[in-house]
Amino acid sequence: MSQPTMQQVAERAGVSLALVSLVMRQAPNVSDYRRQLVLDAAEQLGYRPNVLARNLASRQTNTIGVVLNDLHNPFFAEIIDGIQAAADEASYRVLIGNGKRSPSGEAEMVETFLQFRVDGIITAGATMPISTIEAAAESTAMVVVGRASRSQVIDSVNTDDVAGARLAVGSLVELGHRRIAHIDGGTGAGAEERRRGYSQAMTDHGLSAEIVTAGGDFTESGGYQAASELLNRSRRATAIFAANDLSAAGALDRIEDAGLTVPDDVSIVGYDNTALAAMQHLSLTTVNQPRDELGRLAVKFVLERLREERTDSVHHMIAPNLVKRKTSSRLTSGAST
Amino acid sequence: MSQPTMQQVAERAGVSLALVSLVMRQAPNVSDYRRQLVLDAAEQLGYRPNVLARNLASRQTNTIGVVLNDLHNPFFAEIIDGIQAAADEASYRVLIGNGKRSPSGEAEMVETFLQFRVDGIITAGATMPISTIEAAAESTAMVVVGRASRSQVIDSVNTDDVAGARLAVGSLVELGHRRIAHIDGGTGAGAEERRRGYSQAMTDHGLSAEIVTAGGDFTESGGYQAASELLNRSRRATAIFAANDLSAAGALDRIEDAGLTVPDDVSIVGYDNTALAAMQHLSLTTVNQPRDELGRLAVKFVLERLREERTDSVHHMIAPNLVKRKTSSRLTSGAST
DNA sequence: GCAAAAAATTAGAGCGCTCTAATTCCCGAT
DNA sequence: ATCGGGAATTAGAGCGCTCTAATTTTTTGC
Repeated sequence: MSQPTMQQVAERAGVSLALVSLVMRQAPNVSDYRRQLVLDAAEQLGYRPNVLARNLASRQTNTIGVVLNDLHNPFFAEIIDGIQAAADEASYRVLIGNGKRSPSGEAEMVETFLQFRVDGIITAGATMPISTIEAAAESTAMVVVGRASRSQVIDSVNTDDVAGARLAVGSLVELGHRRIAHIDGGTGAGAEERRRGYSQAMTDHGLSAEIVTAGGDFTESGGYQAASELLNRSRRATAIFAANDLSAAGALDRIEDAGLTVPDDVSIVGYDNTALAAMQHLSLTTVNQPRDELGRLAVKFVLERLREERTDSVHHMIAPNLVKRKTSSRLTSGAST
Repeated sequence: MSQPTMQQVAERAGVSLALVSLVMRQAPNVSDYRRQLVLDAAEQLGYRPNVLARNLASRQTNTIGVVLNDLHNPFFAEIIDGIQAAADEASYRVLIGNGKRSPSGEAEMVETFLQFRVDGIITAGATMPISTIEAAAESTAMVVVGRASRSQVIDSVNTDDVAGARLAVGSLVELGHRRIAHIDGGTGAGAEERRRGYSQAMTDHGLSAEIVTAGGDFTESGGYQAASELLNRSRRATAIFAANDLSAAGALDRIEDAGLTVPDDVSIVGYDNTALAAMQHLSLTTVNQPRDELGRLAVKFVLERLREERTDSVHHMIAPNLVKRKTSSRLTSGAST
């Protein structure tokens, strides 16, 4: 399985090793004649550059590593799309590492990428300690997506979850709802901001007396349970804002199990606009995070660091938007208990 | 951002470069005294091995590259779990590349991995030409998951989709159904096998006269449309076997839109056992592919090649199993038209 | 106490490439 | 013809590591 080397290409083309290197790097100042000679020889030999050697010598890999907290979460997959698109444009390659949903898994992947000497690392939804990330930032450009940070050495890109939550609550208020409950996301990423946005929005609309929160954990069953809790209250909520789509789906199940109808009896708004929410079967009204942009910005920040256009850290917030579907509707008189 | 090298560690520890190398590779025959000296020096310097240099010298990367056809497909994410578990056991690292759902995207990722000189490549759900894969197999161990192949140079791991389809149909027959229609997956991966399995099973049960197929394309909307077609027939099917979960969900929507009930009026069985199917809201009866095993086997085959325990190719089929949930039930007398 | 065997350590030659500096080539200007 | 200067090409020194072979140190047997 040994591969042809530049040396062999050079010999076959009858030129120097250095010239082959120049051709491979698309350098200018190579005569068309020689260039063709080299290209032909490489073609015949089936030559393929050895990135390891190239990078060892040039001290850069032209690669960005992306550490995903959880490969299963479609949310991250869509961030990758943006990352990949932006990286392609800058002709950087993207390698993905799976954090296996654990801080140590993430840290291992960061270490692997560091050992591979990637030019930059983007972590999405990282749960590892911020100190681990900062330590890594000493050797490479680091950008964190989907996690609030004030660090001086790493950049971050986030959705403004407080604004997103306000958007959700606002839309329900506009539909006439007043008893709007919240199923929160516990300690999950962004859960706290969404909770805060909910409270703020309720207060702003003069509904602070109606604030009701049930504990969820970003899972379907968590949403189901939280909805149970909510339904058992004497003054039943007419609308529920869930911290993510999955728990919204769980809540919806629970409500229908109780013989109530969505959205006629209870309106539901989720968060994330996952593929799940878009399914006709659910058709969930939800808050959309511009994932593509999230990814693109992350790459932009990495490149800025690499090109040394900037040395101080940047923390960017993107505004989310609401996607109205079928689980939210105007409050009907019959909906209140 | 320049990192400490082995040379620096050696100087600080007061030993030779070679000794540091031995310690880093956990080689035996190093005295505890020196080993500690080296370890301490490395620790103090924050030394991190340079994988590029190491691999250049040792001609191996201890890395397996996984090319995913589509990062968004949760099916692939679960195969990765198996791959990663098996790779961890063998202390190989796993790097993931996204094929962006296109043959050229896949081919590019294969090329990238080849340039990184990974020890082996696993492609999941590849749509690129088999010739591309075979060409890559000349320089590294290649295993294909989720795609039938008879190649002499690459290994493959697959679910027996014919058997899976038979399982689905068989379960419906057992529930008393006779008019069982199929929503197929067009030209998608495994679609043909599932179609064949459906036909075979129907024939085996003496139901060849009841064979009805509607064209789908593995999407929700495709399933919706196909179900429309099926509902318009004079003799309505009492059960539908869809080629994947997504199209099963679409069919379910269409059936409910028509005022019919699942499973009372029509039973539905999907394929893949995705997270979607497991959701309470859908609770889809479906055919499960043992993804974890698929991934583990793929790694096993790569390792066998690397260890040169085997030179001829292997094509492995795994038996799927049926997961009964709420969308399939015994045929009731009222269900037939 | 000494030679031989075993264990520990090291020198040094690569691995396949990039990159700087030096060299050669070629063309127009003198 | 001759020279200057820019373009094209090349030599050669690394990049940070591994690995074989050689050397040095320690242990063992008698």
